[in-house]
Amino acid sequence: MEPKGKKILIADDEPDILEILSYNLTREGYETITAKDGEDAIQKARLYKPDLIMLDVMMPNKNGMEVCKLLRTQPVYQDTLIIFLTALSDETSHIKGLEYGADDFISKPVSPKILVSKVNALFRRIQKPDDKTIQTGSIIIDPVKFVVTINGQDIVLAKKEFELLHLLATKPGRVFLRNEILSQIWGTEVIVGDRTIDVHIRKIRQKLGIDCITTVKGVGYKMVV
Amino acid sequence: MEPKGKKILIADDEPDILEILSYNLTREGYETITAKDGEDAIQKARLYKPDLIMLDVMMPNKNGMEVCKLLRTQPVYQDTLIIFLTALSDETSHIKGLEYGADDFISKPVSPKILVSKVNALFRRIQKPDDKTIQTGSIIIDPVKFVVTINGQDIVLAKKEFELLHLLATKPGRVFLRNEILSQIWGTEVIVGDRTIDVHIRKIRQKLGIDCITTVKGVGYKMVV
DNA sequence: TTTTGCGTAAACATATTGTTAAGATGGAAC
DNA sequence: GTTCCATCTTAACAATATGTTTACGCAAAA
Repeated sequence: MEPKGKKILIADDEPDILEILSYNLTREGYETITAKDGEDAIQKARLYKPDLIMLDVMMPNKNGMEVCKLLRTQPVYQDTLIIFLTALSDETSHIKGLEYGADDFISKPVSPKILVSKVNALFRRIQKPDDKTIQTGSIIIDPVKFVVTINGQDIVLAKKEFELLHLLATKPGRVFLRNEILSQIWGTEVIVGDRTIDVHIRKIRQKLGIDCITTVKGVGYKMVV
Repeated sequence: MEPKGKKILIADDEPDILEILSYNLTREGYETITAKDGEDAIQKARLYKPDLIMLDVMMPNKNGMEVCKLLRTQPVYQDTLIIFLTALSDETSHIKGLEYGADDFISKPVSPKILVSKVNALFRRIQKPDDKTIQTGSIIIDPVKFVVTINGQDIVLAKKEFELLHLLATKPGRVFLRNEILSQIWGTEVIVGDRTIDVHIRKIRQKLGIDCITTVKGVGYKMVV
């Protein structure tokens, strides 16, 4: 199977389980990293930035719940998928796990078929929300990479310019009032003149080359569809 | 079968066994070296630095256990895999072997299928921790060796510098906010000034020579793709 | 014609980062 | 213990990108 470019961290204190999970996921094209306990999992997570983390609930040196809780507090792991490995019919863990932000559960003993299908399903599900890119027409806006790609060419925008374009692109065709724009980009605290928006709009139009922003006189601006 | 680039040293006093093992492993793509007794094994190990050593427990001129014990005392062979060849149901050897740092056992008479699968499994297990390198463009980052290689030339980075570069390289193209960087590299406990990050970034850029880190003003830093 | 709202360019102000050097720290060698 | 060394951190200042305002022009609506 061709590589999927996804890293999976597996944490369990039983080497046999690690072996089985790792083998099956590797065969599916995933890259796997293993950890033998909670502390090890946290360290490896920090090191490898996996896309998915599988945590055994019962582990020495911080159990799965604790690890999950800890990771979720950090913004970097906000979008990381987390699966718990639980004993069959362990309802308490399920409820607690959901509170801590688990994405799914797999019961032991692990069926390779279920394992693989669940993992695939999760990655399929986040495919959209994970890349928060917005595409309208030939313009691709990627807030993660902080670049605007247009016809395959990357264009660098300044922070405010980017935020402004991104805001308009969230609802293409919808008109954003000047007030809306001000409160969204600048916040309610700072007060800037009206011309400020114009100037930024101009710079965006200039840098993009394409006229993708329409002026609605007396109202605001909108993205063309 | 294509070569795996792994060397296996087989030590046994029975030529027939050497023949069988060597044949099956070679057919799997491994490179094999044979030794006829304990002393010979030690000498060949020193000479060839094999990735795996298979030791017959009963051998003239130092038996398998003695050889294992001797090798394990030397740091060079700390990570070398060692498999013992034992008579069927030789419990004592198993227990002793584990004490001496054996990784697995194979009972005689040897089944080629079991042999191959065990060897493969062992290499698969150690493959993960060994394969931690990140490569982006011409830059190779190896957290194990703690070395950054760029165009075949090794560059030495200090700890913080290395961690920072490594963090950015985990998700090339993605922008890491200053907060993220701080919490990842420095943790939430310690508080360092903003300039600290800049200084480290500068040192990295200086040492690498290539401008592989882009600064996104008001946002953070990112690795170029 | 007058008014209103927006576009544009340049000037200005500010925030953010780059750079350098100098202490602070801690570990290794002696 | 002392000395040495590399690393880390901070502070001060320079450089630059960015954000904002100003001033003026234009066009369409009243």
